Amino acid sequence: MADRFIDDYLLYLLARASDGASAEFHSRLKTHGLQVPEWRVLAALSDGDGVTLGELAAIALQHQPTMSKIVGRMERAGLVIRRAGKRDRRQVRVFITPDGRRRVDTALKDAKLHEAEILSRFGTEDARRLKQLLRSLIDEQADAKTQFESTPA
Amino acid sequence: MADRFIDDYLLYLLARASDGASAEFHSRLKTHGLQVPEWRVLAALSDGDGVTLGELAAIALQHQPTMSKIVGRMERAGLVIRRAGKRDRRQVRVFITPDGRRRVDTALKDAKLHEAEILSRFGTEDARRLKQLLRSLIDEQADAKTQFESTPA
DNA sequence: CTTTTTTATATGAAAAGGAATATATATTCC
DNA sequence: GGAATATATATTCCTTTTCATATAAAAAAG
Repeated sequence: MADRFIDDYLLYLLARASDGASAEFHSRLKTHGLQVPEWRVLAALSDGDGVTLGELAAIALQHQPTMSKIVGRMERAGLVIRRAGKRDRRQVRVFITPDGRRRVDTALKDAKLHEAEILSRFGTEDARRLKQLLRSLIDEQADAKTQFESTPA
Repeated sequence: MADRFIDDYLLYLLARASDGASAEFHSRLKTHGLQVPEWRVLAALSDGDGVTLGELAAIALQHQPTMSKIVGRMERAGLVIRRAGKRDRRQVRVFITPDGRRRVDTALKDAKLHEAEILSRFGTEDARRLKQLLRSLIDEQADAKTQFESTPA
């Protein structure tokens, strides 16, 4: 665990931190009867209802065809519904159902609790700085992307 | 894009930053004829040869059965070889082949180049702080994990 | 030393994901 | 307005992952 390349490689540190933090929370998700992609979609819809499928894919860091399938499963499970866009009828807007809302609400509380746990054991000030740095890294990525016109996530 | 829950949620910021940074590099990997899991395994082996399959899974943030299959494919592709552990014959140690070494070397150069690009446009000082914070977040995760004896990635 | 339990890896069936493409609607250009 | 082009979502086919469990070796218990 000493001087391996990966231990100072930014992409690996990011992946490891993200993976570790998520794994902690994902085990709790089962308690709420939610799978990981379901959680991500519902969390996105929890404060932006009626989002198009494409936007949803971008928010949840998924490819569009994958999101099509996830939403299909969730619709069958009664967590969301699809409605054709009004102005643009190619679009599909995704809405959370009352049942979906109930389930995500308890999960959201748990997410906030879990985040507070991390922040407290990590240190509130460091956490604030970490979030700030992550946000600016994300912004830089967005800039670089529009400059070179590359592909979405 | 204003005051959504997820935009201040640590786990989402981590996932987004990691996903964005990786996506940038993964498009380059194709140039080297490597798939993402192959790259991760070879990068891990590049400075720690003869690693057991279980260790490899942990390093590459994959489940053990997944790593079994990845290594199987890579062995068929001639990038690595498996050898039974000497002391403990349940273990399988994975070694990189000369061909694997050649391929990962060019990819490694590119990874370092790409990281330098990110760091330069992000700011070297901020990058140093970001890495430091990520490392301590990872360490905290490890501590929390051993305390509660939860499951691996 | 034998039995029981634990640990490391592999495998099989089912589910999920990815790449390419189809379909339907919108937009643009003439 | 009509043809050509662009965009949003769905689907198909194929690969990969996941979950549960099998197998084999080591360690522990007796």
